[in-house]
Amino acid sequence: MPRPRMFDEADVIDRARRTFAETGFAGTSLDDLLEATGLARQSLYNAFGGKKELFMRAFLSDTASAVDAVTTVMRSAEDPIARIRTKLVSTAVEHGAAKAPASLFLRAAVELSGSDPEVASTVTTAFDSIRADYTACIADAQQAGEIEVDADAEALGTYFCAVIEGMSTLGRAGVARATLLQMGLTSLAAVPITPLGHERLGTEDGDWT
Amino acid sequence: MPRPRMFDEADVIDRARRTFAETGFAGTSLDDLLEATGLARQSLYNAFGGKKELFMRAFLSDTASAVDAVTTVMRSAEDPIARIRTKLVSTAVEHGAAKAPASLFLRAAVELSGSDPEVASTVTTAFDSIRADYTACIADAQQAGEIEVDADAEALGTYFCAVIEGMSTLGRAGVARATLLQMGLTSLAAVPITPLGHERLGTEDGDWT
DNA sequence: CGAGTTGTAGACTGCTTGTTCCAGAACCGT
DNA sequence: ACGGTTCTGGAACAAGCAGTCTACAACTCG
Repeated sequence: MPRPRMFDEADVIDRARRTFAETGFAGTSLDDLLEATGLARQSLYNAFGGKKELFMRAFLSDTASAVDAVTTVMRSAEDPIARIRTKLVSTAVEHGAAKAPASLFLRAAVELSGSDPEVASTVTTAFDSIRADYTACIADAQQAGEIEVDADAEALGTYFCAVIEGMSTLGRAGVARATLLQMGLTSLAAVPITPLGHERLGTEDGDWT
Repeated sequence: MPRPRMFDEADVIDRARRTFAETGFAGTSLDDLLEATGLARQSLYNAFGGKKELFMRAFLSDTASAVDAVTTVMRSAEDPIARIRTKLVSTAVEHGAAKAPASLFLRAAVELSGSDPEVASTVTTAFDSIRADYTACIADAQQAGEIEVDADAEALGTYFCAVIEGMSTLGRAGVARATLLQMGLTSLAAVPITPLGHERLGTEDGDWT
């Protein structure tokens, strides 16, 4: 019976996500959002409730896909160590572009974790999930004999969280792609790789200018 | 001849710095600043020019002291490797507190680097300086025979930038001190320490709850 | 085809924002 | 003590803000 919407909800959320990621929550006005999404004022309020609610939708969506991206790579069919290297490289490539699309997850974590409990708990949950994925991947590598069995898989998992978050932050701050890539590849040296692991990995890095 | 000021300029900047670090540039109103600094409206405009100018003063000051803190540790009399470990540990301790004071440098980098060229270039310059300090420290360690001479000192320097920035970001996002400390200590494993280095470092970590 | 429901568009409302203006108070060197 | 200069505090300002209200348009189902 009702008149059908002239917009796609998922598309609106995605545009809002990009806008919020670019200028932050406090720095984005409702008019900015209307322009970015093409919605009319009232449509936005009918469909989402308000600025904060739309932000949370965008933020949760971005967080979910960020977590998902890690999970997908960490459970792929590649060699366990190669999965982590893939993630490091892709992080450098994504966040090292000249006009790299900002990550709302990172922005919200820095801007709002301190003041908004819901954002804070979402960030914490996402972080735990990502950490577990890395840890599981390291454990896989240990079982495959690619990493020394007496290494602390969980410590390495949390460690890679820090490295990748650091790369994202620095990328946002303007650090070049090649520098980020160097960071990522250097971080792999903290992993005690067995002779078998080295053999399986082969010689690394292509040309990532 | 003129009436003397009733406030200390450096003190005002420091209070402004804390306020901006807590709530960001866009999220901090002039009234917030007046309350935090105790200044009257007109006094703030007379002395600093406006919100943006006061922010830049606070931002530049915070950046300078962040750089300085790194330089001080990296050129201290400690063993080169111990300097880096000290920096890692202190980062974990500072940013891992329950109500850790936020770093304006990090916030500004994430919030404004993308839109404000002056902030961006300041961040870049500071980053290069910090990176150089780490690199020089690694080179020191190589000369002292604590790190393998064929290691890439610059790669390790940039790498520690990423690790420490990642720890800061995650600390801000709510990660616990112990977890940050684990990240920091794990990151040291990426350094190819010589037998002599191991001997000099001795057995590590105290109790950092 | 028409009645009912929902989306849309834009004017509108308080409120907050950053900034300026103005009158008076406080201080210093003479 | 006084004149000149600066600081101070509050009122005033225009612009921008998130959110609301109302009239109209569009679509579906009976």
